Amino acid sequence: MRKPEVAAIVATHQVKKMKKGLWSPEEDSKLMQYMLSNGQGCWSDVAKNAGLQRCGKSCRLRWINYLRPDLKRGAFSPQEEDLIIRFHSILGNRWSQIAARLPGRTDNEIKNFWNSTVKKRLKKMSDTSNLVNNSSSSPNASDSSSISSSSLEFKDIIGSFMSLQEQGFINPSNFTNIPTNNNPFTTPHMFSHSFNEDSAPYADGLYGVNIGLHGELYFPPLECEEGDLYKADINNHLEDVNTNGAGSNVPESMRMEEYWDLDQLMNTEVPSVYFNFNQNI
DNA sequence: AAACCATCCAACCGCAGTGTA
DNA sequence: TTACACTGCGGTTGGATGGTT
Repeated sequence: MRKPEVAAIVATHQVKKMKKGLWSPEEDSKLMQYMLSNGQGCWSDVAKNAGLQRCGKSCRLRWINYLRPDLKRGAFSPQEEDLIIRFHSILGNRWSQIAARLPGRTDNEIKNFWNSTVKKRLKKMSDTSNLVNNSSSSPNASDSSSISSSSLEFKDIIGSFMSLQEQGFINPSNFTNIPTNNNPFTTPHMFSHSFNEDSAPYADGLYGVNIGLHGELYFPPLECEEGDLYKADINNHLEDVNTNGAGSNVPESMRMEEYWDLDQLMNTEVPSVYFNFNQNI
C-alpha cells in the first residue's frame, strides 16, 4: 500500500494537484457513481467530471481492479488455480490474457496470486519431486501418490493438448504421434509433474512446461509473425524411477517433432473444461 | 508487550501500441 | 510524417497485516 500523497502537475497555465496512493471511500463512491451513470469513456474526462483529483490512469486502475461490479471477490478456487497454472503454461506472464479467461478476476489479482502463492507452491512441489527422484533407495519411488500432490496433473496438460486437437486447432496429420490416454505418456506413474521456475521461455524459443520426471511438453512462443511456423516437440528425458535409475531410452515412436500452424493457434481459443470462452486470443 | 520478519496486495511506474490532428 | 494524448500491460514498490521470537 502506498501512502497518500499529492503530486503537482502543470496543465494549461495552472497547477493541478493530483492525489496519489490509497483511495478513500468517498473517492470510490464518486467514481462508482460516475461510472454507473455515464459508462466508460475517456479516462481523463472521467477523473475531471467525477470531481476526482486523480489522473485518468489511476481512475481506470481503480475501476478495473476494485470497483467493477462484475468482479469476483475472495480466494481463488482450486479450479481457478488449475486454470491459472494451465493458462500460464501456455501464455506465460500475459496476465491480461489469463484474466480474460477467468471471469471476475483481474490481471493484477492473478499476477499477485501467481507471484505470492502459485510460484512458491510449484517450486516447493518441484523440490519435493526432485527429492523423490534423486532418492533411488526410496521404497515409494515408483508410487505416483507419493509424488503428486496437485490437482493439476499431466493428464490435464495432455487434455488441453487433445482438446485443441479435437476442436481442429491442431492438425493430427502434422504429428507422428498424438498423445492419448492410452499411450505410454499417460501411464499412472507419470501423473506427477513439476514446473520450471518460470515455465517460459526456453532458450531455443519454445515455451514449455516441464511435466516432471518424464518429459517436457513444449508450446510454441506466442510472439509470431504472420505465416510463421514454430516447431513443437515433446522430448522424453526419462529417468526411470521404476527401474531404480537404470533408465531407458525413449522409443522413436514416442517422440513428437512436428510443426504447429501458430497463426491458426493464435487466432483460436484456448479450450477449457470449465468455461466456454467466446473471445479470441 | 515489543520488536522483528515475511507475506500480501493495492497502486504506481515506465513502456509500447494505437488513434488522431 | 510527426507529435501528442490516451490506453493497456507487466514489473515493481512499499505500507498493512499477521505470525514468530
